[in-house]
Amino acid sequence: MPELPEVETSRRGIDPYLCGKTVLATRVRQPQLRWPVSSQIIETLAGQTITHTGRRGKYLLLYTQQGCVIIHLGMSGSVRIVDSHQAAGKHDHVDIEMSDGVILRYHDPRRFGCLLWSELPVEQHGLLASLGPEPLADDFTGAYLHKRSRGRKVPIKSFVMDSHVVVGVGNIYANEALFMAGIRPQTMAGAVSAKRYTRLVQCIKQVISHAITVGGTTLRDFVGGDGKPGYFQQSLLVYGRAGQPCKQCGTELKEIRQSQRSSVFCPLCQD
DNA sequence: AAATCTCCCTGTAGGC
DNA sequence: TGCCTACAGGGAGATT
Repeated sequence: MPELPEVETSRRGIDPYLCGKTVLATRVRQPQLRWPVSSQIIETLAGQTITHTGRRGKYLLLYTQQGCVIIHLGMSGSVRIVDSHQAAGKHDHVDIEMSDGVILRYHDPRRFGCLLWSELPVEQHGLLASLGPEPLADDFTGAYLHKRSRGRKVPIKSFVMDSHVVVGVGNIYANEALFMAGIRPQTMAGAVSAKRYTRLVQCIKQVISHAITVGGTTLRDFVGGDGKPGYFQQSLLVYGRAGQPCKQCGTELKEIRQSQRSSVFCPLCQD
């Protein structure tokens, strides 16, 4: 499941192959993604030059002079750089081919992702306009979370996973960060102190920046290959470890369901 | 406004 | 071995 670190790693991987290149053709084999890929994007993109790439939360952005391609990888999506000799596989839904033959290939078995065209400024696009701060940015602080959470009865885990509060904290990192901060996922967001939010923000920044570092070394196969990410093999403290002993105290980790998502926590280390 | 529920999709894991 | 079902999850949009 691509979380923010994987999207950022993907962006860095494809960036040098796309910047300054002109789009020759776009091929859409399967338009039925999270939202249908507009057939209009094919003619819109043709002849346009990619000026730079960007990212907002888990949205990957390809800028041109006229607009921006917004790509979301959903939970099974990936992008990689191939050439025209590599046959498209079953779930290779979109190719964006540059005039030098380099192809950006969008792959997404479960089709939870999307690929959209937006006018500039893309920040005003409906999907991006009301997003919260970037987790690694300076404006994401304990004080900010504390202020935003006052009066909120939602569990803290749902709160930090809300992209209107902060972007890019998916289920895995929410579980990990709450463990690191010693906070139970079911704690009401409005009942958590400023001090504990400061700790939680430190943990979120730490786990995400570490994952970007690890992703940079393991998710490197952007040219050719199968583009499969590998960094989920990194040692996780709680996610996916229900029933196993806590790495900190040995207590059996518990699992609960919150908003149709699994939460794993240590009953001793988190309160 | 805030909280909760539903839905999109298919690969994988578990049961028999 | 193979078939069947349950489950996983990001997040927008609908519903309560």
